Amino acid sequence: MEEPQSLDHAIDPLAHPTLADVAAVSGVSIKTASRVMNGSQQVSSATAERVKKAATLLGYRSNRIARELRVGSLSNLVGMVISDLANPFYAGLAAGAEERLAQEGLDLILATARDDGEREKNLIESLLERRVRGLIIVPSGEDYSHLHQERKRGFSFVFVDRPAPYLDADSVTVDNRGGVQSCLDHLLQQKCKKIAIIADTTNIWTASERIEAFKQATFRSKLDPKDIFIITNIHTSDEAALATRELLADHPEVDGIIATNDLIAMGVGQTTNLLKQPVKVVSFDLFPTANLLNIDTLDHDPKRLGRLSAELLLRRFENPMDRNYRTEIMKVEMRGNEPVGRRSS
Amino acid sequence: MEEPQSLDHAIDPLAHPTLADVAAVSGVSIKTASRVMNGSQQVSSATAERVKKAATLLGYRSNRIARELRVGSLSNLVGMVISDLANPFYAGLAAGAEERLAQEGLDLILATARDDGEREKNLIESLLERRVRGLIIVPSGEDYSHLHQERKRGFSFVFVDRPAPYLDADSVTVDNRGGVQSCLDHLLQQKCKKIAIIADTTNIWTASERIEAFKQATFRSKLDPKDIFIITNIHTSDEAALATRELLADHPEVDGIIATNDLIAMGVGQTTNLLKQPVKVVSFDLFPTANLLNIDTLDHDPKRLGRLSAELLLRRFENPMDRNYRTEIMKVEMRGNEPVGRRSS
DNA sequence: TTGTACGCGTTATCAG
DNA sequence: CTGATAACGCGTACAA
Repeated sequence: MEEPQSLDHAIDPLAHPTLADVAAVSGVSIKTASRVMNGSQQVSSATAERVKKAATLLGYRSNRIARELRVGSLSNLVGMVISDLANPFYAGLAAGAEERLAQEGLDLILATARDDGEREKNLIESLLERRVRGLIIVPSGEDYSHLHQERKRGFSFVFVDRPAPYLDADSVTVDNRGGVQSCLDHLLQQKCKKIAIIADTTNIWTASERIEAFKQATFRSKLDPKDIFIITNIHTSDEAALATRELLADHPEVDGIIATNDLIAMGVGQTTNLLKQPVKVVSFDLFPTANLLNIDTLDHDPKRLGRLSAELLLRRFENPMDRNYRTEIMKVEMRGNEPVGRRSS
Repeated sequence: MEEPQSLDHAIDPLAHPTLADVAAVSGVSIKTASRVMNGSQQVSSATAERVKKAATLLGYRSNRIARELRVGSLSNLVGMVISDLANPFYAGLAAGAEERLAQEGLDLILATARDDGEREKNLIESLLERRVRGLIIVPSGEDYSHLHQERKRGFSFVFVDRPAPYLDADSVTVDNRGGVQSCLDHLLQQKCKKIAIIADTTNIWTASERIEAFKQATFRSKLDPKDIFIITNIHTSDEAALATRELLADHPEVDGIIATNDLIAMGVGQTTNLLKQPVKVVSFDLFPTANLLNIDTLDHDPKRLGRLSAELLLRRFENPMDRNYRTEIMKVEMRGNEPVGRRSS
């Protein structure tokens, strides 16, 4: 306390003590204090002790921001932009990525775009200003050409679940075609004859992919167009439940339904389980209570997808300038039902 | 390109262009470039144009890290430590907090402690080193006295779902007592006579609180101890399903079950729905498919809890040195069933 | 073993 | 209107 330098910190307690404060209190130079804090051997144990004592006294904690600025090292922060964290699919995606990144000592900064392309653009901008190490994005926007310069400079982007329009970059998507084919095959194996697909709006990329796949797959299987039903524009479980009720009322002959995502599947399951009509339901997405609702699903685990995206990012870090962008497609298959997670709040 | 200053950036494309680069290219001083980028009026529109052109040419983006270091402004990053992001409860918690913080322009950096106190301590340390603005923590550890100095200095902590042992700090918890009482009342109203509670291990604070509340509530309601059943140590849905099966086999007279969290409720519901035994189930936690499983729940919405914790943190920011720590207790009540979320992947 | 200069990218101060 | 210079907190290079 005999040093004027630390006075300002005494005035503003919110400011953390700096190396200068520690040095002042222990009566050494800043550099010596720095050496001690970094565990350098080049300092006498006597002064080292004094410095350490001062540090704990003041509650000193090194400022990683300043350190990184000085060293010029890359941040260990990875940004991730999803549309909604409360949605189990995106939460699982984030969980998978976070887990994998944590193994490499990387931290995740998460932002939600709420399916708003403009908001997403601002979020990405903000993350870039923060000089994150890389970015994992579930695209909400329609044009990513504005990121072209960053990409060319060697900044690492990975796009998940949907590709990024107008930008060459790494991406991980799901095998929507193969997945829908599996769903259909699964229903056909169970002797379903009249099959419906219930999906979100077609301006969502995955939805339109899956609908398209359904059309092609049913054609290949030589199903009569009169025996297939395509319902779109379903956003919520409630809408799905209602749509299913109407569908089965109008067409009681329907005996198989493909739900293109988890929320839709929950709604479909609600209706089919109540009506007790003999209709098989399969879900494109994996979700915890599927087996309770007698719904078979693909092994489309969002956590796995998240992990894959993290791994793609890590590989990109190794070779940032490589102009050979990878487009990984995660295979999905029908599976048995699985235990749900663990919780301990 | 006529300036040697930008040479190093030409060599290492990963490095972002700096103000110096922009200044060099546009032939002005760094400060003038800075003025332009910050929209200062104190500069002739002619040079402003030149600078702007150079900036877009180089793809300049201001470095927020350096700026904050210089200005000494607080970071707009808030750290959050939960135990598992793949768990819908914690994901909802994070979603609620993120949403509220985003309204204030604050970003969330998320880390998962995996119920490991040691790991959690490291995560907190790391976030502190990064000089986050504040910290929202779902405690996994057993002693937070090591944060005392930070707290005294005016650093903002908020603890959620459980209080922080050995640390005076703001916290938001759930009214576990009242909630369990509501669950019990709900079952009694439906003429249940023999009631069981199925819970996690008692060394989890919320679990032990809820079990304790159950004991007291059943005592107050003058239930014969022989008519109540307490099952603990249940971590997963599968364990819950199994435990329920065993319970109902040994004690077919049981006609009411309280599940102390969402995962347990899913497992209980699986069994009771299959067995078709006349047993009412209530869940302490709210979760999407509860109504499909004929489970009534409290309105214990993790998103609401997350929002509350963010708001408490924001209030703490206003008055960091206030030694009057708030202990908010979120009331929970029985409720009708609600639509589940929206998804569009 | 310890200290002095200097720089990371930015902004504030104060001069020109 | 514009530009040197110093500073934020820290680490590297080189002396002492």
